[in-house]
Amino acid sequence: MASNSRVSILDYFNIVFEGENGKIESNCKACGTRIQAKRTVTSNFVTHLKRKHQAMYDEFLRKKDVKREAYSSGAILISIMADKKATSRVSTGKRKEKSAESKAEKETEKKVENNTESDKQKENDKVKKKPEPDEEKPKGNGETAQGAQGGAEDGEFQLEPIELPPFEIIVGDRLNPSFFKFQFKNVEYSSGRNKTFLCYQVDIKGGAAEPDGVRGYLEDEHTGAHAEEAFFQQVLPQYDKSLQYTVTWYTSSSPCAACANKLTEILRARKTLRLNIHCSRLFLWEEPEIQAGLKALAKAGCKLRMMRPVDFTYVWSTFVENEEDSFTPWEDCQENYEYYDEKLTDILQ
DNA sequence: ATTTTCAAT
Ligand SMILES: [Zn+2]
Repeated sequence: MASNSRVSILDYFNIVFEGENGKIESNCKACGTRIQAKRTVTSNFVTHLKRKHQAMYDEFLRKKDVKREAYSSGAILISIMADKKATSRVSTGKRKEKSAESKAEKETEKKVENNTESDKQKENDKVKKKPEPDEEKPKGNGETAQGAQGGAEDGEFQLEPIELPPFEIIVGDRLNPSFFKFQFKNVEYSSGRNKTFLCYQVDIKGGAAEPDGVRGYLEDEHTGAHAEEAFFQQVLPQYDKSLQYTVTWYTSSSPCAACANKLTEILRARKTLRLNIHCSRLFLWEEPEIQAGLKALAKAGCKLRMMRPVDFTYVWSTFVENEEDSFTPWEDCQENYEYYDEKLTDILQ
């Protein structure tokens, strides 16, 4: 009942993951900042809004007041009860439709190999869309149903399961700008990313290869194969020892131990293949297995580097659907690079 | 203010 009287602060956040015990990982819809909290203790969300987005915070307070007013009125409560079936049906229908829609968009994005970038842009716009202040209609059923989500009086209002990403390797020409900005940000920990992006450039000499080489990106989504392995399964499965390969990657994360070992094996088997990996972040760099894996990988001839600010700019212009927008690396990009570079140097020496 | 690491049907 207490949760029923609370306006949904979560309207301002994209839930990335919700575990048992109500633990929530989310990104602020306005700035993308990762916020962690519990469903029952949402002060982190409120505090973030208050400190970073004053206008949204004010809107939130206004909505909350309207909500309390509504719920304190017995008459309205009764009307909500009377309409409950219809309301919940409509609202879950709406949500289903929404999730089906976004699923469909994901589908198209998966199938898009090199066309219709406008769809991606549409999705991008949708992500950025802010909640509409439509509390002008106190009888508004959508609003009521939203506020009641999580109430779970009889299961009618239970939150839908978090929509999970597809189980496929996503391949594309250029990646979504907001994905790039979030996924490639060289913060210390990659929480909330839950996947790895890999931008690749392949140049092959000695054969009838395309003069400009091949480039694109991979995005792994818990397919069993990580992006690094998927690259050699999907992009460059074949090998001709009479050719010389130069493969350059820009990855959001350094390889895990298993991938590092697989890459080491591949480099040992493909003597004429040069692999350069530039990573935004180091993954679990304190783990001995990771350190050993990276070391072996470097010893097998792989050039391993952390991405510098200039590399982020290069990826933006080369691998991101940038629509001619310029890109300015975030404030602490250089600082974070130095932080990571020091750790990588330690590992590889 | 601090937390935080390529998720699981
Ligand atoms: Zn891996």
